[in-house]
Amino acid sequence: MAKTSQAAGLHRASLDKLHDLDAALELMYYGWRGMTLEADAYLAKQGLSRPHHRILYVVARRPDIAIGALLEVLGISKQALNRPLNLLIESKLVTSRRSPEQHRSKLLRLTAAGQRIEQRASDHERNVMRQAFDRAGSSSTAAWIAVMEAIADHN
Amino acid sequence: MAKTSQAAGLHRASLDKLHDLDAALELMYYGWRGMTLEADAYLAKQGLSRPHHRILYVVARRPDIAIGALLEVLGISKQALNRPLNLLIESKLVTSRRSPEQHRSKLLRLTAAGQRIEQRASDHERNVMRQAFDRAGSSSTAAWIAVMEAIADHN
DNA sequence: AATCTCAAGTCAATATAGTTGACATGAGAG
DNA sequence: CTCTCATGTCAACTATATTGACTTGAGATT
Repeated sequence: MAKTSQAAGLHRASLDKLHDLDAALELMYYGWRGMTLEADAYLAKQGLSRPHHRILYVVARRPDIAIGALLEVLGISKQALNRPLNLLIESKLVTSRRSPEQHRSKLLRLTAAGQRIEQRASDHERNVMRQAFDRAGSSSTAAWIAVMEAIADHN
Repeated sequence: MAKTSQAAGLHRASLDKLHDLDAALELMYYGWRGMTLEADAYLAKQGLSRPHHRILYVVARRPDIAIGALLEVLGISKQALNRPLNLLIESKLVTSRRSPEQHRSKLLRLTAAGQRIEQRASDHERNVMRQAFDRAGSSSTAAWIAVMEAIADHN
């Protein structure tokens, strides 16, 4: 459960660029790190980590999602989901109840405490993004979105 | 050593947005995935994975880097470096020799085979980026860089 | 020469994050 | 009464990382 994430030698290393786009590769790497660093530190203080956050994030945006649907969204196996989800349920951050009509599936929801933690963790990430967008200006924001969509939807 | 990375339920899940910037968080996530997906598949075919690529990438850009310096750049412990680096040396993708004047340190270099694999893996990533930049246009590229630098250098 | 320091290597234990395979349970549906 | 389906669970395995303790080999210091 990763403790307070120690040194985190986070200074973007200055490497020689062999290709034109090397800087872009490194920006993706350090960008991801920059966005998640504070959120991960916050989560670690709560005894949680990135997979727990992913679960909380999805359940917050799909209340009453069933286990199977959650597995699909997360793209992991049910065995991999098992531990982190059970921890969240035991810590009363997530509730699980059977569907009234479809008794086969379980419906997941965040408790108030779960919502609070999800919101705070995601806030750390959103704050990083907001500050970056503010600094770069609103037209840059639209351009950033266009580029990221092209990357995300590549093939 | 992650085999051929199976289904990869990679369709950007459509989640309700609770906040303005949720889309940006998801774009970072799927952007990282989009950039690394093909490179990871290529690396897996070579029996390698992301940590090996990181080592190859850094050594390619800092020939004759010492182990200690490499550890600093990568931000991991020497025990964590040990396995992947030894695999690369055993597979003759990386050479390690003692420094002529400073016999204490070892200097790392890529072999021709190591350079080839590093280049091909990184090419997969650069291709994704190049296509995205081409689609979005050159002014968008500059804006993307500005935003990513702000994110990476946050605090 | 004897010792101190420093880079690197190694051994062990642990945590986390994921996999596949096999099997159990409980509820609807036929 | 059985079949299917969603869920749950047990086991074994892989990979990536951690910390702590210790060794080795070479240079530098006293």
